[in-house]
Amino acid sequence: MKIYNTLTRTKEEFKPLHDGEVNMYVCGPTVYNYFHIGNARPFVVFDTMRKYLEYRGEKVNFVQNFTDVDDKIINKAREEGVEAPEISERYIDEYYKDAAALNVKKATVHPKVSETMDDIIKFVKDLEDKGYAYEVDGDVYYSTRKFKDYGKLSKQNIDDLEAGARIMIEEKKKDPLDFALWKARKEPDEIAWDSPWGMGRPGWHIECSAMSRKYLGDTIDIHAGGQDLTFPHHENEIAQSEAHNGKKFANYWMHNGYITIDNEKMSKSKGNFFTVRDILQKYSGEVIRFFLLSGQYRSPINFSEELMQQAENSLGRMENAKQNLEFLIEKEQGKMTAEEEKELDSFDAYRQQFIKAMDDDLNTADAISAVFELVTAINTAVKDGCSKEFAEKSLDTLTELTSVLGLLCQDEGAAVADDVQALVDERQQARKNKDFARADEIRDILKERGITLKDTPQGVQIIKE
RNA sequence: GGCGACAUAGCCAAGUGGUAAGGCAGAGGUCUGCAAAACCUUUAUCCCCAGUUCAAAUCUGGGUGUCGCCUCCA
Repeated sequence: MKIYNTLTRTKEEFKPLHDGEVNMYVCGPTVYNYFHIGNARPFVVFDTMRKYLEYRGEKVNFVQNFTDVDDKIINKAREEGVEAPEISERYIDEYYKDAAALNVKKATVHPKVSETMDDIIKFVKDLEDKGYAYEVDGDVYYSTRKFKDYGKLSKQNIDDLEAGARIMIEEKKKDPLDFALWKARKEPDEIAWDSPWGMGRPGWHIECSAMSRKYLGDTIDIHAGGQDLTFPHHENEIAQSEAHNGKKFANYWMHNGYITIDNEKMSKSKGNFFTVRDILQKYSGEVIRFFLLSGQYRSPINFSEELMQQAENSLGRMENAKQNLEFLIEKEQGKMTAEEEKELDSFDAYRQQFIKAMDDDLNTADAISAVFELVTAINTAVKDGCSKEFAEKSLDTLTELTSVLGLLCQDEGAAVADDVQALVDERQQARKNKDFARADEIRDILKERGITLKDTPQGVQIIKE
C-alpha cells in the first residue's frame, strides 16, 4: 500500500516497522463540546485506514487520545459552575455515542491526559535535563532553536516563521517560537497537578508526545490528524519526541483535508460548524460516514444540505442492494448453478479494483465506485431471481467490501410487528380481489409509519426506514 | 512576506502520457394493477494561454480564480 507522507510530500510504499503489526496514533478531540463534522473527518478517515489495514491482515495498535485538560474545558466548567472533570467526562461519553453512530470503532487505547500525568511530567523533566527546555516562573518552555530539524514536517524554516509571525509578545519566552510544555496555575480554582515547577498543567503539544510514547514506543508507524495540526502541533511533537527519544518519531504522517462551508474552513473558532449530533437528527451516521468517504481524504470537501442529500441517495442504492439480497435469501432456495458460480467468480474483479483503490493512499472515492460496480453486477445477476446460495455469496462479497468502509453495518433487524403483518396480509387479499384502492390505502398507511412495501415476484418485501 | 493545496458534466467525484470511472439529479424505455426497487439508453474534450511529445485532463512555463497554514482549531 502507498501512503502520502507529509514528511516527504510524496506517496511512499508503506512498510511497518514490524511485519504484520502497525502502530498508529491519531490526535483525538478536546472534550469540551460535541464534536463537529470537521472533527469527524479524521475519526472516520483513520478508522477506515485501520479497518483496511486489518482487512489486509495487519494487527493495528490504534491509539487516539482525549485531551481532557485544556483552557476551553476550564472555561466551560467556569461557565457552568462545575468542576472541569465533569465537563470532560460528559463529552467523552458523548464522543463515544456519536462515534458509534458513525461506525467508528473504539481505539485500542483511548488515553486521557489526566491519566498520563506522571509520564507527561517525566517527559518535560527529561527535556529540561537535556537542555531542550527552560523554566520561567513555573512555566516550562521548549527551546525551539535547540532542535536542529525544527520545521522539517511543515517545510518552514525558523527565520521565515519568525519574520511572518503574528505573535503576541510573551516576555517570558526567550524566543517567540518557543512553546509551553508546562503552564503554571494562574487562578486558585484552576485544575492543577503538582510538578517539579510547582502546581500547573501540561501544554497541548506535550500530551501527544507522551501518550504516543507510553502506548506505542519511541518510533511509531503512522501519526495522523487534520491538516491544520501540521503546524505547529505536529511540528512541535516531533521536536519534543525526537529530542527526548533520540529517535525518529513517526515514519509516516497522514493529514486529512478540511470540511468547508461555502468554501471556507469549518472551525469552532469561526463558529460556522455543524455538530454531528445535530446532523444525526436528519441523516443517519452511515450517511455522514459515506459523505466523509466520498472524496479522497486529503482533498477539502464542502458540507451542504444538497451534498448530504446526494450522499443519502447514493448510500440508498447500496442499501437497496443489500436489502434485496436479504429478501432473496429469505425467499429463495437451493444451491448455485454453474452459471451462478461463474458469475460469482467474476465479482473478484471488483474486489481487486477496490483493493487497488485503497492501496493507493486510501482512495475511498475510487473504492466506493468499485462497490457500485459490484452492486450493478449483483443487481443484474439477481434481476430474475437466483438461488439462495448465490444471494448469500453475493451478500458476503458486498458486505466484505462495505464493512471495510464501515458502511452497511447497521442492521435494522427487528421483526415485523403483528399489526403490520396483518395489514400486509389484508393488502394482498385486496390485490387478489382487485380492490386496488384499499391496497394503495394500506400502502400509504404503512408509508407514514416508515414502512415501504415492494411487490416482487418473490412476494411482498417489507422495508423499514 | 514564507510554505502549501485545489480548478474535470446541473451537482459530487475518480483518473499523472494513449484518447474521459462511479454516484446523485434530469430525460426516454423495460418490468409493475399502480408504485417502489431493478435493468437498458441518454448528458463533458477536463479554468485560460504557450510549450514538450506521434500522442496531455495528465509533463513544463506563464496567467486567472478559490482556499488553507504561519495564532486555539480535525
